[in-house]
Amino acid sequence: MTSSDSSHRPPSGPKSQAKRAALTGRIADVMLAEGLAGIPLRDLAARLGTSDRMLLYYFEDKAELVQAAVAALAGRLDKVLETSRVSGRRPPAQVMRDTAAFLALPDLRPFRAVWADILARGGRGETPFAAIARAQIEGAIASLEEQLDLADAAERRRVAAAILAAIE
Amino acid sequence: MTSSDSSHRPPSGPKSQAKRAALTGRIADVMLAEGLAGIPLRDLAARLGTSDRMLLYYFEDKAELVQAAVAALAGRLDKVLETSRVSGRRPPAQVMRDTAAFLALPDLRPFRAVWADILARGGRGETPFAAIARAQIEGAIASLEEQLDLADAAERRRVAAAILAAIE
DNA sequence: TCCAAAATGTAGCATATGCTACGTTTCTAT
DNA sequence: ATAGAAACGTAGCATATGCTACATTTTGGA
Repeated sequence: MTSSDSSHRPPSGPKSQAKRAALTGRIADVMLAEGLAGIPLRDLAARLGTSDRMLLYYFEDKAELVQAAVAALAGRLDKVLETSRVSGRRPPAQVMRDTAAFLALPDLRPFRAVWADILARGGRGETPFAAIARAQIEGAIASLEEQLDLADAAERRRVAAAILAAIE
Repeated sequence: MTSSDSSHRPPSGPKSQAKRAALTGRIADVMLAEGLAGIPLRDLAARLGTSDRMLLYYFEDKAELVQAAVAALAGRLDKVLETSRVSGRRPPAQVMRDTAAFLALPDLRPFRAVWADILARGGRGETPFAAIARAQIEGAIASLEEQLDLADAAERRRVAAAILAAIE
């Protein structure tokens, strides 16, 4: 009795991990549907049929929750990317066209909204979005680098960053 | 003494109107620079070297303040549009290309950010952004309608809305 | 000069929100 | 069956934020 929960560190058992993962997915769903990252924990919990108390039971704090949800979204995006990926290294202009075309897909509309929201908040220094934005940008650049047929690594990185900036 | 301000209706004198307009412009500047519409009144006031008390002295409430600032931004955009406007009515595809090219101008980047923010918040039902978003969309459609060389008015409106949706 | 209106400061209220303390119930392993 | 862990509820705190009440200072016209 009185396990003194204290609501600190989230549970670490495998069962809990699974529930946490399921929750993360549903949170990601809400983010895609409602396009918001600044939603109050109480509202978010209500949509999920639970309580803010439970969200903070499975996640350390709101920042970690958002990070997990965004990571889940990034994972989904990667999966779509896998299937529609043009394989092999190509010249910069080609990579840029392909990427722009991919991001223009109607299915990705909600992703774009969330991505834009994160970048906006991150650019404004809001925690935890600054860190998330950096990570997302880093990942995007890495993905672009892999597709470029440039010999010099530094050059690859420069061009990848340029492509990303142009597309944004 | 004790003018019983009560902080309700903003002042209506011509001097006050001028000061209010100047304030509105500076608020619009902050929005362009920081790209935010959800900034707390205290923070916004601090950036302007005044107090939240003063903002609510010149504006009825935060909603009106935001509306005024967005209106100011829309006015600036219109001015840019005037100078770079392609005159006369053109076929839909042409209008769409022109509009897309115009919106892609690098100078308009901050405007796009604010516009996107407003649409996102409006789509989510947040006040006062829902109303502002509707007004902005209405204005954009009207502007597009004027440039279309279609005879039927209903058809013009339909096509204008379609162009806007495609560009968004 | 004098006074009313405009402008501004200070303090605080009501609500929202992230988070915590503390309790009870439910499950699970022995 | 029972003890301990896990899961969950309830209440509340601390802070942030929009906004108001009240007081004071500043200003412009008579």
